[in-house]
Amino acid sequence: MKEPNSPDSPLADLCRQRGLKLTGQRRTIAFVLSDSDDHPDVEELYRRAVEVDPRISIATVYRTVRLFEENGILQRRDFGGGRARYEVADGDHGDHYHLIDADTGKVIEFENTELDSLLEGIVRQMGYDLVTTRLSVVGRRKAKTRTRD
Amino acid sequence: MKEPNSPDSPLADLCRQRGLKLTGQRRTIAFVLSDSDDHPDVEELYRRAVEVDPRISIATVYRTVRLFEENGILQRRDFGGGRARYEVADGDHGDHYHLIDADTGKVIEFENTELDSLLEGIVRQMGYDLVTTRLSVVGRRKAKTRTRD
DNA sequence: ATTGCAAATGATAATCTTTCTCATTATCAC
DNA sequence: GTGATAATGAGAAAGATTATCATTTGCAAT
Repeated sequence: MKEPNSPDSPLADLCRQRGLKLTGQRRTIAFVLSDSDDHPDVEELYRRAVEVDPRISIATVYRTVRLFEENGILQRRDFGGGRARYEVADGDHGDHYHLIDADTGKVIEFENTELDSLLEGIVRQMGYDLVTTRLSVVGRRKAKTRTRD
Repeated sequence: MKEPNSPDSPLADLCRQRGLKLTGQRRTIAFVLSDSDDHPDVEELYRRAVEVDPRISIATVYRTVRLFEENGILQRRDFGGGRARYEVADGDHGDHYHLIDADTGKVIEFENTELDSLLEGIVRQMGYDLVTTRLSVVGRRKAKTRTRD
């Protein structure tokens, strides 16, 4: 058993900060998410959560992921493929963006402050405050410059 | 009955250009799409298509929309809400982007050449050729400058 | 620490969107 | 016009997500 003061994951702390009841399952899912630096779908999150606590239900993963999204802890992404994928939400500063390899489907993250401020400016000029940016560029790997064969 | 030389919709022509068999249903769906300047989902497209030709099936709408997407005639969009939405694909020049009102869900289109070239450049620097850009910024209508109440 | 209550969970049914199946029909080249 | 081939319609099936409801749990007040 853990002692009451054992350190929680960053996301579990966020969860508490938002006034959400911190159940064992939420603690587990928060830990799994804090531990992930990719973009898992619910099925994959469930798989990882079960490794930590085998008596967790996939229904709870769906519920928790939705709850976390509503509270700005998670962001839902759609990279095609029919299932939603999730990642920890960015802070207030700069969002990050995704480049998707057209052939392999691989997701590559990138940041760009020039892009941040350009978008910010465009949206402001249209009379809005920017809340979130969802940007994925699909690209195809360039042929090498010295393609001779 | 239409004469064989009756003018087809721009999308129907595109359809023929791509070597796709131009059936009555595809002609209808192409017409409906050419006629739409919003972002209908399949259900909505089906509704509009039935007004033109009542004996069309929703399965065919699903099939056609997928076919058109695979052939670069349509682009699939995800604005949340669980269902895919479609719009006519942009030409080779500049993509267009979407601003989504956080409160109403309303979709506002915009273009920006500076954004076009910035993205192009970023992707190139990462070693890729840009294929498509999927960008939606979620924004909240700014409070008026003279908010006093 | 114990109690009580509101909220969360598990298991599964239900829903919703999209794809598949297969018998029938239509397209297009000849 | 004919025929081979592909497209369609109607409904079943699949896949992802949400709802249901009896049971369990977290947490605040005692």
